[in-house]
Amino acid sequence: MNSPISTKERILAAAESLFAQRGFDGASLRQLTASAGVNLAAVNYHFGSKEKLVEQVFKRRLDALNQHRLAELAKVAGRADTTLEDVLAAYIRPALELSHEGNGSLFMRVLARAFAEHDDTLRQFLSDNYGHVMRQFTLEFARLLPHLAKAELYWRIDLVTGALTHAMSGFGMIQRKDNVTEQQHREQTAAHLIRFAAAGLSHP
Amino acid sequence: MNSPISTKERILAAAESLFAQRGFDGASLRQLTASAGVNLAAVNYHFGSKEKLVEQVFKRRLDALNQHRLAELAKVAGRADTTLEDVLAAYIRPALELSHEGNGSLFMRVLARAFAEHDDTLRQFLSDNYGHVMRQFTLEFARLLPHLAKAELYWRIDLVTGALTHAMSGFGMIQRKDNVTEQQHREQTAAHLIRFAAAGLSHP
DNA sequence: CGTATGCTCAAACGATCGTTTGATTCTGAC
DNA sequence: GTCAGAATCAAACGATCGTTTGAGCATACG
Repeated sequence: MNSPISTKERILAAAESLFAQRGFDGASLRQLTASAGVNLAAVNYHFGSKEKLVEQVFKRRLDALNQHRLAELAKVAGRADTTLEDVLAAYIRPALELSHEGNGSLFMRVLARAFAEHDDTLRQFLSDNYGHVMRQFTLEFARLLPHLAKAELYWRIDLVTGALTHAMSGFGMIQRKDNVTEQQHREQTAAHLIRFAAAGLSHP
Repeated sequence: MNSPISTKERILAAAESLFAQRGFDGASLRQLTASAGVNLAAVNYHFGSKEKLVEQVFKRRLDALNQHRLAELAKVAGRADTTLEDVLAAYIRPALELSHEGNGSLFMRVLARAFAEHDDTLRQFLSDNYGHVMRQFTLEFARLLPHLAKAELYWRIDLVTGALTHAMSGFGMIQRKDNVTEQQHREQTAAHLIRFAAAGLSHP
């Protein structure tokens, strides 16, 4: 390493931003390295290939996000006084906070893109890093919703995931107004998501 | 025209399939024309450019879908005995039926991809063809949920849209089991979606 | 028949892609 | 100071992209 910010990290940051804006195919290595201020060959030197770079972009954020989520879940899992909203908050809030710190807000778009692209190798990679966390949360949801058949619960969690992905990636028409801070908007989003998801999950 | 299936329609069908599989950037005109059994130059001759072809792929399905949705909405809108589930069915069922006829199932994936790609010109195009329908449905939702503030209603409709997009595009983990027909699976999906969305929309 | 028009075709265009090469510079241990 | 290894660089590689061209074929109308 030679600089306050290493070449590798500059590439990762620029990749996250460009992938979010133009997609994985749409963002070329020439745009990427130019925006990162590094040489074109640096990507293949440090990551091996463009595809490996994509995986690293995911891994960097997903590891932190999942760790954060599991830590929040551990605070409430198994307790007698835990509510559905508590578990949903453990799932939702880390994602919204990630999308607030640094320029990690772009990562949620990248994640949503990855869902849209049905690329099998990428989905496999996501399932490996994501499935573990989903299973933990599903177990806790099942504990709090004992009246639901397993198949029914899976259906509802799937639909909740869709709503979360949609909202977190900034797809929707809901945009932050000028008279609310980003912090306030994030709290509003979390509150709406949690109440909406709780109603959808627990309805009779 | 010269054949039972015109060159134009063969291109549109192949484009819908390939765009769903590989994305707009990922699908090349050479793959597309080869899969359609037409000459490479036929796309630019009949549509002008690849971008125009993308728009036509959308327009063909969206026109039919929106017309169908509005027809179903007209049957229940404004009536005293209309339920929230009725309106949701008018919104959801046409989409699920579209995703069942022919190989239109791929179109929902294409649509979800378009949501993920934040391409502004494409989003503008979608808003022009989609916004009109959304406004009609929003009016009816507002009538049936008079206790909700307008901002609150917008939030919830946005989240419902996310769940719908997710489920209709086949993102989720829920897959059709071998012992249920596709028709049954479609009915199950619609039923789950409608109940989930109704709970999320109308919770206190 | 002649010919105008709509369509299809193989071939080529310039541009851009991801990747590789080989030389050059930087860095730290001896 | 020397030298091995890591890192960066300009340049080029072959491949593939969307698009254009101009000749060839078909059908319909006078």
